[in-house]
Amino acid sequence: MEKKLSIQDIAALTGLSTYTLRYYENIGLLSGIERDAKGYRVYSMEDISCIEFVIKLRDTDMPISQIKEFSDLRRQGNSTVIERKELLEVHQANVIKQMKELGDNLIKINEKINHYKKLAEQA
Amino acid sequence: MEKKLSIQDIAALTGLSTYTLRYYENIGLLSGIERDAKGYRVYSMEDISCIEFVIKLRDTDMPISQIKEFSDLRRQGNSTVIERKELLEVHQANVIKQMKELGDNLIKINEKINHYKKLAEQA
DNA sequence: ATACTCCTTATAGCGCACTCTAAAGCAAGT
DNA sequence: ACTTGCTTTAGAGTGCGCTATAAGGAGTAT
Repeated sequence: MEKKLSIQDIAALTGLSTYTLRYYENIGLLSGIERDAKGYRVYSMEDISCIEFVIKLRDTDMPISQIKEFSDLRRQGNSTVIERKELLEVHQANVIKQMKELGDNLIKINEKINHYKKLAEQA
Repeated sequence: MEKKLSIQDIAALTGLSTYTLRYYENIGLLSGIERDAKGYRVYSMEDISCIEFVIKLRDTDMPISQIKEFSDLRRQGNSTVIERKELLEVHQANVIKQMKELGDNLIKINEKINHYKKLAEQA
């Protein structure tokens, strides 16, 4: 008794537009999505978690080309688990670096705000 | 005895290309940059700190349109200090939010890595 | 039958932030 | 005098990640 979800449903659930959902499928970020008798896309629960993970990769600034690599590995099955792990570990390091750099820049922005506060007090 | 720096020097110092330096000036992110007798750009130390702060804003994903707003305020002088402070405070909140979201996504990526590690061990 | 609504595909267009090219000027070196 | 090497400008082109359009098909409502 699996729920069958339309592209509209998925758009509402994931926050991606229907355009983007088709685009992601076309370029190979998503695959194995069923079609009904009319040729309409039908999404499973597993598809949703797949999409949500793609969104997490994207939101941590993984380029689409690399998300595609990851998706291609997944499509190839269990033999690629180690490769997928390694790909994610590289990305993990990038995200940590990104956060550190954001933190450093945030400090500088804070300093500038404090500088302006002092200037404003003097006036 | 101020050092006078060429666009090449600034490119080397800031990591921006000479293209980007001219582009930033054209669109109003940078202003008040001197010219020598030949019409060549000559950068001051203050220009450098200005450029470096622009880079920090850019690297924290402030859109160029907003960096321009900030630069325009600066050009208007001391009367805009409070406005500049407020603009940066809004951005500060965005950066904090960004870091939080990165952290949340990082946790999910870590979970996936651990999942793959377990799968790999079983095999 | 006709209109409406949802979907499909292929392909074109957009916004952002650069990045490069073309044409020209000036100064030093050979 | 001429080449090299730096600069200038205006404007064209690039890459990414969507976003929109056009043309058409199937199912439901009137």
